[in-house]
Amino acid sequence: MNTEDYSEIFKALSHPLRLKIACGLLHKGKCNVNTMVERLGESQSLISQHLNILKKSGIIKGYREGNVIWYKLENELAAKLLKNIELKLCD
Amino acid sequence: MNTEDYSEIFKALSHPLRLKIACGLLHKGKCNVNTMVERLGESQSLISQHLNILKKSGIIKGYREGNVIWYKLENELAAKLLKNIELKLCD
DNA sequence: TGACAATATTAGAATATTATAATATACTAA
DNA sequence: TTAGTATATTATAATATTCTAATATTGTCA
Repeated sequence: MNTEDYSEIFKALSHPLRLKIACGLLHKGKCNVNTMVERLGESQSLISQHLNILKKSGIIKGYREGNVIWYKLENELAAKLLKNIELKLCD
Repeated sequence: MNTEDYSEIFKALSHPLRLKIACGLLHKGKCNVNTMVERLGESQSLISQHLNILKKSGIIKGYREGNVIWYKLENELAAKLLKNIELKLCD
């Protein structure tokens, strides 16, 4: 990991919606897109686009289970970083 | 602190140069602009602009001592976050 | 005071990010 | 196969970020 790699993790978490998503995944374990859409009150397209950014940065991964895709946090550094943030964010 | 506040801290640290600066301040304690310019090999203007972004986000503060301004990390959350990053970045 | 050193600010072009709207894909069940 | 559900992709306009070059400010010292 070099500086660029580290800063990309920070960048992925630098948007309020992505931070909420990542933080939610940290605490809930997994979540599907529609549930995020409901919980966060944002459009399906927007959630999906931000999920893609988190995915490309290597912070989350999606696992298809039939019709549904479960997203999980899959990055140790991101998890460590998010643990420094107050939990209430994610409820 | 709400989600926007948190994400602003991440955003401030989401640029490689700012990450280097902040990480350097964490480990060296303090630093002035010209030393950063030399160490990081970037223009004075660019360093100064990025310092300003870190300042506005509340991560660092500058203390004038005569002709020189010493910058210090002045944010607990940022310090916590940066401690999750490998030290070698900052040398 | 004037010259110099350290730092900050500004303007502008290039590029990146964001949100919305529309459309596409993948899977399931009847 | 068709309809329906879940998710992804694309295009685009608006906005924000980044870097460079030029200039301004602030403080020191002779």
